[in-house]
Amino acid sequence: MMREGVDAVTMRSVASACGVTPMAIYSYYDSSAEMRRAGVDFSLRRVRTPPFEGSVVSRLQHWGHATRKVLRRRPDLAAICLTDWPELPEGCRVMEGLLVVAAEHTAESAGQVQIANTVFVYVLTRVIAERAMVERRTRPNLPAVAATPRRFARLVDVQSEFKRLDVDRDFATGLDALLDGLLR
Amino acid sequence: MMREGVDAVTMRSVASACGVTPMAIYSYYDSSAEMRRAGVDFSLRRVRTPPFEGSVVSRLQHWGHATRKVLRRRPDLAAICLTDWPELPEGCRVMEGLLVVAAEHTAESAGQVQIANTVFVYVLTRVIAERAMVERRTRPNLPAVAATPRRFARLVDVQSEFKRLDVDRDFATGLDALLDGLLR
DNA sequence: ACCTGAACACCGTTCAAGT
DNA sequence: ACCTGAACACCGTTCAAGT
Repeated sequence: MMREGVDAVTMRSVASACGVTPMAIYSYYDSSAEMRRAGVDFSLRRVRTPPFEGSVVSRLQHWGHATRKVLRRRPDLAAICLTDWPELPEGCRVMEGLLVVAAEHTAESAGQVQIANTVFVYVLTRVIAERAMVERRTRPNLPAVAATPRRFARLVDVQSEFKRLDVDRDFATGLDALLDGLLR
Repeated sequence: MMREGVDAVTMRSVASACGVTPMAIYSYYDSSAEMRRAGVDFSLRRVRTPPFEGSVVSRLQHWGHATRKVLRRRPDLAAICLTDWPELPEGCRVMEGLLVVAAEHTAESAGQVQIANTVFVYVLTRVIAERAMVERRTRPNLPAVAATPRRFARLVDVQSEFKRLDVDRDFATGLDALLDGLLR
């Protein structure tokens, strides 16, 4: 079975790593979920706030690319971030940074939240989706299509294209289009 | 702890529901992951293929809204779909449907894949992200901000706006912008 | 082919007890 | 406040055995 990523940090695994009994951890965290969150929060320190110079668009662009780079190798982190950032001090720090930039584009708080949140969610969900695409590449593929190719005419034709998807370019163009629409 | 959604369908839980020993299930599935996938595949039958009438844009739009409606209440399903659709017969069926529509826009298979995949991924990731936002609404919020409000000036200002995010409108405008950029 | 039963190596968490 | 130890209710999976 072999757990990986944050799934590998369990009460029992960190307890034994610390040379301590699992129950000792309850003195510091109320539950395994809270302990895991603390670990994610720590890792999130590698995510920087947007740069201070440049236009709003370019600052958000740079932040997006830089953040993607950091989270790419830990997509499980991105998933937890998506749901739990308000619980995480570092998550709030990142969101604060995005809001500061957004505030330069509009004075309305609703607009600021829409900009900051959309950009944050875009980067996080792209990282999650890209992970899925990359894993798809390395797997033997489409057993259902192999079994009954008649039902999947188009899929048979384009099957190999899925392995060639350019995630870097798609991320960039998607982000550009998003910022364009958001800050029109 | 209380598992929910697909996490609740475990070897042992379905075994006892079937009045059978956990080991009996290994006669049908090689692992718990495969059994879970079969369950997800079954649920996916509620996702329809795009309609046959209308422009390419409107057909993809309709599909997006309809699919979101189905998956909204089962976001855990969306997450598995994102990574495992090629393994799922029903996942392939849905992708085939999208490719058929995309083929009417361009003859190049690379372009077809980009359109079908982007739309599919958009809907799935939005469903996942929306779940996170909705859960955020019901939770007591931002403990880090409450502890040191000085560090989060903008977040303090706009905090309540996060609970007012209009996920329906954001989904629609995001999809429109995406299709616009994709099929320009 | 399909199923059982006992076992192993894991989880999180509670409870009572120690310092 | 911090930690232990035993216990409980879960997981998935292996192995040997039965029909």
